[in-house]
Amino acid sequence: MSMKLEFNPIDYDYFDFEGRNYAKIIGRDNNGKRVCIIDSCEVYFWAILKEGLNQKEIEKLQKKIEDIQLDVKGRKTKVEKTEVHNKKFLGKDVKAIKIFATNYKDMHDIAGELGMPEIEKRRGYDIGFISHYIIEKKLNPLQWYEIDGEVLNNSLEFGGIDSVLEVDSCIKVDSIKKLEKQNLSPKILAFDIEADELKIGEGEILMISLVSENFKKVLTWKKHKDLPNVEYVKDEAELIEKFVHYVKKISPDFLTGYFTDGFDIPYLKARAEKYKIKLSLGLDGSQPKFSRGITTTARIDGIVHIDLFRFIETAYSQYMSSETLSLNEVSHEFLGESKKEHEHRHSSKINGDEWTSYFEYNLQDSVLAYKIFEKIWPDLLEFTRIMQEPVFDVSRNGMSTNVEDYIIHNLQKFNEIPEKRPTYDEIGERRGRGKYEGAFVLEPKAGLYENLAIFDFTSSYGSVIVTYNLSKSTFLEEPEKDSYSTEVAGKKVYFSKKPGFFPKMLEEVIEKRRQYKEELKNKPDAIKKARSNAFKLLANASYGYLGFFGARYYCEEAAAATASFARQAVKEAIEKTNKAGFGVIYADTDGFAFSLNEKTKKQTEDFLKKLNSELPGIMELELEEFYKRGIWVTTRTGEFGAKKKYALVNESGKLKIRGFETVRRDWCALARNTQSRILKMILEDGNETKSFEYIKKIVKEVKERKVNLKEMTIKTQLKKPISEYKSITPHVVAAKRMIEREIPMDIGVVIEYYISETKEKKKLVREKVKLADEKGEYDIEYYLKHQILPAVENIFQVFGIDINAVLETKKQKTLGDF
DNA sequence: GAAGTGGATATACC
DNA sequence: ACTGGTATATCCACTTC
Repeated sequence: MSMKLEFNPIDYDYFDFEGRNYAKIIGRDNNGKRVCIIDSCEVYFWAILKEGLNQKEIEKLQKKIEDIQLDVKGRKTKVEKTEVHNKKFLGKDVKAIKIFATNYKDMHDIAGELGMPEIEKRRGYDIGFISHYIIEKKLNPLQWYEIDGEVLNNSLEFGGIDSVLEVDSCIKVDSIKKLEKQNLSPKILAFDIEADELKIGEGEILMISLVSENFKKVLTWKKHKDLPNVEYVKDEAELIEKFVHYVKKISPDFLTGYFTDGFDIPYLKARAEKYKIKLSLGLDGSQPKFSRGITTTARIDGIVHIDLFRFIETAYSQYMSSETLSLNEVSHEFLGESKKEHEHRHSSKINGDEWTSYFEYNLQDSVLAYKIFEKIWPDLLEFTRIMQEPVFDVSRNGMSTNVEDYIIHNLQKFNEIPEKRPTYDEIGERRGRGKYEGAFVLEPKAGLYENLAIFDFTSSYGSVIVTYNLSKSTFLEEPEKDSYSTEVAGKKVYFSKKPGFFPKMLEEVIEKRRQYKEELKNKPDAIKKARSNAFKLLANASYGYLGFFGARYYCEEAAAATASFARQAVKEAIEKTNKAGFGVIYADTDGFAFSLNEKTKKQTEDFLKKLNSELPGIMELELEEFYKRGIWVTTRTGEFGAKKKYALVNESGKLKIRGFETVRRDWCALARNTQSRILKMILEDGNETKSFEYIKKIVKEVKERKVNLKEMTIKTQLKKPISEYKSITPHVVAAKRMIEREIPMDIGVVIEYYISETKEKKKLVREKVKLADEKGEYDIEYYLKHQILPAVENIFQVFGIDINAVLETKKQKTLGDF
């Protein structure tokens, strides 16, 4: 029976049947029914031919290739057919033989047989089947299509695949047509587990919460009184079974949670194995599959599992103010909501109504996950549509992979054959190379300044790459006379003026970003914001991609040239700004701050227009903002103006603080808050009078032990296994103590400790470390001399005040003097 | 054993 | 291993006198 339907592909998978590859794609139709479509496509790779072969030689070669037959791991395979095409490879015209295989897994082996001297390069055999399918059939994820096809009804075609699949219909595709429709409201189910031990599978799972549209539930075997939303089961095994039951019943498109790749799903799997229960969450009844090296990734057939943490890490973290990406902090920043208060204790020590609040805590985590998913959905949707890879992968990929996906899916427009991934040896060679020169940072003169403005290059490095046509394919080994050139490490490098595909793609990215940003300004909505943001991130990551050792289109010369051209651009702009009578104070990478020097805002804006009219290509400066005041300080030694450290206040009184201890999480709250209060007072008043009194008060409070121990906590992240530390710093000592006390701890954890008063005089800071929850008193001398005063002394130095002398702290070396 | 210096480490900026 | 380089600051580890 043939049928036609509107279809939105959500989850992509593939299978082999009779030696061929088939895509198995799960999605929704326009009535919200779950549909599986099965489709195939031709799989092929390219043999790029040496120049100057004649027709006869090519035909002979084609024959030779077509005769290739292989027996790979018991699977007999052959080349299906070949075609000769005029293609481009790295921008150059090439003749290439398109080699069609039966199964994409054989392409590597067939490529291995192509040692013929007429073949220059083999390419395109290292692209996964799903990517290949999406490129060939243009069935992009999360877009609407009209599908024409045959309904499979318990048919034996494909080995009866449809009969085990829990979908409303299963269709073998005949044709695909793109539709303009955009909206998609998927069904989401958020979940969260609570267990006694944090090590995977080592403790019992006590409860699982589930949240979906109009659905809230806590499943638990810890019997307590009747409560709304709480359902009791007899034991842990039944808990797991009930969980599977509800996932199947709700049957969401997306199963989501926080840290679920690394914690919840592996934990469930481990506990299910203990009871010999199948965790059959997949639509085909299969269990979650774990893959990928360092960070485990849990895949469920037909249901897209999204670990919110993974996506937030790549898509948002650099713009977030949260110091950790914990569910609590992220919820706070995204939703203005928090986790429920709960003190973690072993279940054997939990009594009575404490269980009620534990259930509520568990439920709240799922509620938060559900809401965060809703919040990030526009971004996830746009990222997926732009990168054109399945949302499961896009939600987990880093920005380098996103850039590469974008390239790979846009190569066809340029008739380009894809470059291969670097080999292990190539990666080693690339990593072995030293660093190239990067950004220019202008040393500021410490001081308090009034009436400032900041100019920034929009998508700075991206616009440099586009303007000067920088990329692997445009890099010239031999200089040409009319080319772009700059100096890198004392050597000239040249780039062709013939537009390359990488700069061209990037130009489109930047143009789209500009366009969506404009539309967003006129009529804001979440999707436009997401689009604008996705393109911004893509543009920003493109430069890093050029210098990333794992990139297919790695080109160190292009990355170094980008930085070089950007340095020139910012230096030239600074020079012109100074010449025009402004006073440039500071610059970093792609922007600079300057004093208006009695000039008006209008004059400043006019000057910006003039600057812009003189810039090459798509380079563009924009006015970031006007500021009422700004402060720059010296480095600790007092010799130089400190770079990457300043504080500004705009005309509505909003502070912008960069680099100062205030924004560093490895300083105690007291030092951070004191510094930020002082910066605020100075920037608001234009003098130090008030702050001077304030610091005296704080010092007094510290000396009189009036400060809460909480304010003294220092937080430092553990970045590697304890045994690998060559230098035993305070936070390593604290981590060791946590192990002694059996407090769960691992790489990535932010260690919290304070420096305590000790009876004997200890020389090293680490000898005075106590964990944040350990009883003790803070070391007054340490906090004054190593936290509070270092955080403020350079600020007072701007006004010629030696705060140490004023407070007489430096000469006082022992407690007795206080 | 104090003082000075370089290395290891963490975090921030763009 | 999962974008790049530039920069500050702390504390330890080691050397020197």
